Amino acid sequence: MASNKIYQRYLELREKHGSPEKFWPQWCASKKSPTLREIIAIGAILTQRTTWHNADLALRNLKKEGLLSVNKIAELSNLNCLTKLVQPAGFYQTKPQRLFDFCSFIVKEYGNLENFRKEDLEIAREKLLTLKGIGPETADTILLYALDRPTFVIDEYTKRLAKRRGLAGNVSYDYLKELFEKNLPREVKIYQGFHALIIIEGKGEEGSIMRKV
DNA sequence: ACCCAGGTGGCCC
DNA sequence: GGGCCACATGGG
Repeated sequence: MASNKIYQRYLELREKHGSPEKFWPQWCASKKSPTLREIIAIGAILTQRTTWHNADLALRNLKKEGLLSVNKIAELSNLNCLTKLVQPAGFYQTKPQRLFDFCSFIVKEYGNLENFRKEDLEIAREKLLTLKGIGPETADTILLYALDRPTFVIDEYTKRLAKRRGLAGNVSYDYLKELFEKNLPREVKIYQGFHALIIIEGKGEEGSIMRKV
């Protein structure tokens, strides 16, 4: 375990960049609402295929209307109001429905995120994947970052790292996820930190544009 | 004016 | 089970 390329890469990146902090936004997180879990879960959907900056504009719009809340979104009888709020994050015709589907799933099946967090990890992941608009990356992002569950997130940067290091070529999402998990200590903090470092490193490389948030 | 950003579902073969 | 494509915005 300690002498493998993946874990080694983690140690290298941590050496180079330090431990990443404030990877996710927490500008309005509170004990009650919105909780950090809510912000990250909702943010994970908003940030699909867009910059964090744009997702943040949408989060702020939701906050302003008191809709940065799993419960409040689940209660909506009409999603039109979400369209304008979500607009800066792009895909405003699909993201409101995705938010609603996710939020009503949580409320109906578990009541709240804290309860969902107690669900068996594999079952929780499978259930998230049945929702329209939540694919493997978003499901794992919600589980890892919003709910602090040990599941590794695979994104373009991670795939690139695997390819460049000759760890794996064109392999499936799940294969790569298991490869990383097999070669790392099963610790939430390490999964979170490593994935964050992979993105930080990836953004810094040539051909990539460094964006500040 | 073009290109990209912490994806996903639908379609095709 | 992969290979495309549409979806849409803000910023470089």
